[in-house]
Amino acid sequence: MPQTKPIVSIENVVASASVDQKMDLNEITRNFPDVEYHPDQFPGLVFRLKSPKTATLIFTSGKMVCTGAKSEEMARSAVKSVVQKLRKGGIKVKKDAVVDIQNIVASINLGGKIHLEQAARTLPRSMYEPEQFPGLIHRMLDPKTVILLFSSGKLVCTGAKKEPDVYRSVNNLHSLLEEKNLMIYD
Amino acid sequence: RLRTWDSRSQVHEPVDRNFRQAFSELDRLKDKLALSDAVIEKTAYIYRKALDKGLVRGRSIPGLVAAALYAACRNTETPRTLTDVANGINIKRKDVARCYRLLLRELDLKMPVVDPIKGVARIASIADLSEKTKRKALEFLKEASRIEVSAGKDPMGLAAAALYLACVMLGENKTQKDIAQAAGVTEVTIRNRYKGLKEALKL
DNA sequence: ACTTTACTTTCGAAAGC
DNA sequence: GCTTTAAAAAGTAAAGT
Repeated sequence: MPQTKPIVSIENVVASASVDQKMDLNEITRNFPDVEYHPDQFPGLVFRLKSPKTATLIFTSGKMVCTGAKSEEMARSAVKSVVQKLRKGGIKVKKDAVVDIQNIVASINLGGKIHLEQAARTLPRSMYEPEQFPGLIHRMLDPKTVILLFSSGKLVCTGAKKEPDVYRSVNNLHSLLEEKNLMIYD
Repeated sequence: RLRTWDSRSQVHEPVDRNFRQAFSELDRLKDKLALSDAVIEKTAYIYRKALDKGLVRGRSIPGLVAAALYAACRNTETPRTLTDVANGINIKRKDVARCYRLLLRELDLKMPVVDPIKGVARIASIADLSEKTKRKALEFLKEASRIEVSAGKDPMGLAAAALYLACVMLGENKTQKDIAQAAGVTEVTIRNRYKGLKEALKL
């Protein structure tokens, strides 16, 4: 059993969504002065919400990408909120959006320091290049996530599609680090 | 010499053309970066593996040659930075780094962790530092890695700071700027690492 | 020297070059 | 591969006071 309970904080959730109908991005731009739309630069229109603080990309296909939410639920409600605002702003949207969570990013504190160099030698599928980045990059197979490890004992987990996968990844790694005596607790 | 290359150099199939093209690039680098035959040999070996795995498709040959060369340097503990290699072939460091990561992932290469000690000699010779200072810096770095103050830090920044610390301790008059330039890091980095080393080594 | 801003790494989707 | 979005980790860098 791990000696400490990791503190996990979900920092960002990326969700894709679709209202299954063509959208007129120029019309949205006219009705919503705050949106950003530069088709030369990028095909998506940026629709920002103050709360939850998110940015939703809207494409002419009716597909969307919502980023910045702090939870799966928050991402779903952000998309609902965007569709609601579009309707209030005179944009016809027939169906409600179908939302899929695509990625969850979390920061973690294991509560003890990590022997980074030794971890680099013992963890499979890992890369440690301090000349390029201070963290050790580890690819976990199940759940399929990528975890960045820092000597401070803090981590970043990304690639998960479900919140439980974040916790499973962290617990798997935490156990592995303790098994191999790569943790330092004070 | 360069058997990997010579063994097929007579045959004119596309793969060998690619290989020949890639290595005309490498010949220029050998002198520019003062590389040993062993490193060139290893580069050829790694590049051949990448070629066999089809990693070269749609990617820039110079980028992969640079990445294979950097991998060979790392593998043989030859102290050359990513920046050295990138500047040598005149490609962006970021592109070489991306190709290098690709090689590590796809070829399952395991590299030794860079030891800051490997950078001391070069910085010392460019900055014209004494043998005594060099020895002292080596001591500092050994102790630093033992107590893990080096984790996550740029090896060149650590080596530069250790040399600067040794200069201060032994009274060799060298500015942070001199050493920073020789190491290819900023004075700010030397200052930060210097501070960290002094505290960690209780000096 | 100090602060602020910004860039490095990881991830995924979107449409199109 | 690139373009755009957001977010954390810790290190390095550059600019402004």
